[in-house]
Amino acid sequence: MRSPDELSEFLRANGLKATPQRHAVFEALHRESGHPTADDIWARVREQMPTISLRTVYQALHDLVDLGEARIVTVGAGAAQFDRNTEQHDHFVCRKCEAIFDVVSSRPRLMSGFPDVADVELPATDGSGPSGARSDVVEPAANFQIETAEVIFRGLCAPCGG
Amino acid sequence: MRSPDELSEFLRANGLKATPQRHAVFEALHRESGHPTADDIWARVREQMPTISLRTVYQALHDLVDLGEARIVTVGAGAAQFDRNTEQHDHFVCRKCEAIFDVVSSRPRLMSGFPDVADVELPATDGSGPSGARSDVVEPAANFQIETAEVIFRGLCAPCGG
DNA sequence: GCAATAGCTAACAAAACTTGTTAGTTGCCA
DNA sequence: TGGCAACTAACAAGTTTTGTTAGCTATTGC
Ligand SMILES: [Mn+2]
Ligand SMILES: [Mn+2]
Ligand SMILES: [Zn+2]
Ligand SMILES: [Zn+2]
Repeated sequence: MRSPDELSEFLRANGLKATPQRHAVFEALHRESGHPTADDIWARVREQMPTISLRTVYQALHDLVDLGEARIVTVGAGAAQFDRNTEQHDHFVCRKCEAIFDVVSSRPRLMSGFPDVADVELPATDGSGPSGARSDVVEPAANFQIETAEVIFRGLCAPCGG
Repeated sequence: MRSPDELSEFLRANGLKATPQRHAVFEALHRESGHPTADDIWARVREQMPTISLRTVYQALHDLVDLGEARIVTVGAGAAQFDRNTEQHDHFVCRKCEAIFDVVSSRPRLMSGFPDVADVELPATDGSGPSGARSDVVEPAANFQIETAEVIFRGLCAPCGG
């Protein structure tokens, strides 16, 4: 987590102005627990800055994503959820309350060497290009370059009686 | 993959009528390669059944999902993508062409015993309920019931120069 | 076969989320 | 202090998905 001063510097270093709005969105993202939506952030920021527009919140959030200071997590339909945690980590999604929890330590336990996987089996592409990717013909494909990997666990969270 | 006759029986056994539309959607889902959207299926079905409505396609697809004959994969924003493969498997998403590939065999290789994970570390919930789930306090939480798990690999696919 | 009714189509409406746009104002910073 | 990035307001609009209604079709249990 970057400090406000560091953020100003960082923004300027990337050709962006260090505006109070960007600071407010950044801080809201870090104060907010879990994986807030743009709307959540908007509500939080408006407590201190009532005039900020939702448009600006979206813009600032995407700026942060572009700068690598936030991520977007996608675990289903609905509004995009932002994640201040840019470290490699996994998620648990409750099927009842739909809350998202960070899952730590599953990576080293379950998948040693992950994601430096060299020989994962991937489907052949039958020469018809990306859109023709088939899932019935399978053979080792070393020329698939895996850059990231994330595990999504689903089930019942503790508060919901898991 | 269920045969047409089996599908008719299966639909009736679940209190649904075996209509030509449901058959057409089912067959289009199996003819279509990869992970088509409702719109993709609609286009495919209309080749043989020009009058079918998109509304009916959505309904039929959701019927199939409810019956366990299809899944919805979520790997990002945009339209939902349907998956005829209801076996447990993972996905590779190309960051360039955004194609989705099935990944097989990664499970047994990378994660033995998966997903029967008993002791994954999950965040504590600090007593504030689901919405107050925090991601900074972490402790073992055996009372999170993991039911499914999926790995999403991202990177460059072979056709895109991976 | 027949009748009951689930399901289909058409035709919109609308919700939900996100982005585009424009014009006028503010304020960051070189 | 001036230039211009950025903000706000106010909409419009695109996308995806679901809701709704009315009338017609066709499946299925009998
Ligand atoms: Mn997270
Ligand atoms: Mn799949
Ligand atoms: Zn829950
Ligand atoms: Zn690709």
